[in-house]
Amino acid sequence: MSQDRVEHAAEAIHGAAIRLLRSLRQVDNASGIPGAQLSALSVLVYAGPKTLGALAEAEQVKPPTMSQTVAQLEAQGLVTRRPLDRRSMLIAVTEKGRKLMEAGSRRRLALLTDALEGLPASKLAVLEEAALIMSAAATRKP
Amino acid sequence: MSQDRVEHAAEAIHGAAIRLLRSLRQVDNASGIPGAQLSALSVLVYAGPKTLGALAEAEQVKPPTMSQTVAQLEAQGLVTRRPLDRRSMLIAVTEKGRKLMEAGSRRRLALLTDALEGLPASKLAVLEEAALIMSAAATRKP
DNA sequence: TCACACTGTTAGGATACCTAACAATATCGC
DNA sequence: GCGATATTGTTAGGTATCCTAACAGTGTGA
Repeated sequence: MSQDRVEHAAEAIHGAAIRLLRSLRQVDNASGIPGAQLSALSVLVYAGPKTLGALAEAEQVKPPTMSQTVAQLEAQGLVTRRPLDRRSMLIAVTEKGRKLMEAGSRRRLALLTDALEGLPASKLAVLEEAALIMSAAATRKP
Repeated sequence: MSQDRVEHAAEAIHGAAIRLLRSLRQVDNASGIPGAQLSALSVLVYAGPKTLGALAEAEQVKPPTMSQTVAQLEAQGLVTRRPLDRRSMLIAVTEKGRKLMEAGSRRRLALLTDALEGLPASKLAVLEEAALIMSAAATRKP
């Protein structure tokens, strides 16, 4: 494969991801819960309770960062911590947390769903395939 | 188009973009220039000199944010400001800035280019198309 | 049992954003 | 011309997200 072609595709995806997330942040600012908190919450909703370390890893973030995020979530009553042994704990989403996550997620995704609304199934398939490739790149070890 | 299908594609792209940018930030931390500065620099390289306001708009950021970013870039000798009239100025990349941007961009994109290396042209086309759709969603007015 | 590994927190700092409030300059209506 | 208004950028102050370094407590295995 031509190196130029690969670089062009990489730049295109890179730029698009940056622009997209900047727009999404504006949605977050306008209303509701911050992005990092929402993201952690959604991991807990979809993957079930996790220890802090596991949650940090799932979010590609260091433990101190997640410690802070969880503290914020707990202060709002969106998650609970249950001791597992005397140093680790299971973090689980509360009912309130689940509802807030669903509302926030819908709002955040509205920007995308609106833009995708009129697209034919073939284009949606293109996006889903691209998402897979992007995720693979993201989880790749350097 | 089925609403479920649209939402699925939206979630897929959303999650992929988040994971991708978190990985890229780790690349930035490891070496080189911070992401926002690199991004602004690359706009100047590809689109030519711009006023601060235009640069802020291109980066989907408010003027005070860009004012700060440009100050950092200028302090490192990566851009110059040339007065246009007595309140506005043209910001242009220097030779040093251009070189640094190219090196940083290559490093940052290496994660993506490595992942894309073995893909056939048809998959690259898929990514490029997805990038267009994502960018359109990002620039859409809410 | 006791050194070492594991899990999470605290402290301190960087980056990247924002809004509000300003200062200075340009422009337009009269 | 000239004053009201619009435009352009900066300063000040604040928030969110992330990091590394250092630490405290808890489990575990030689």
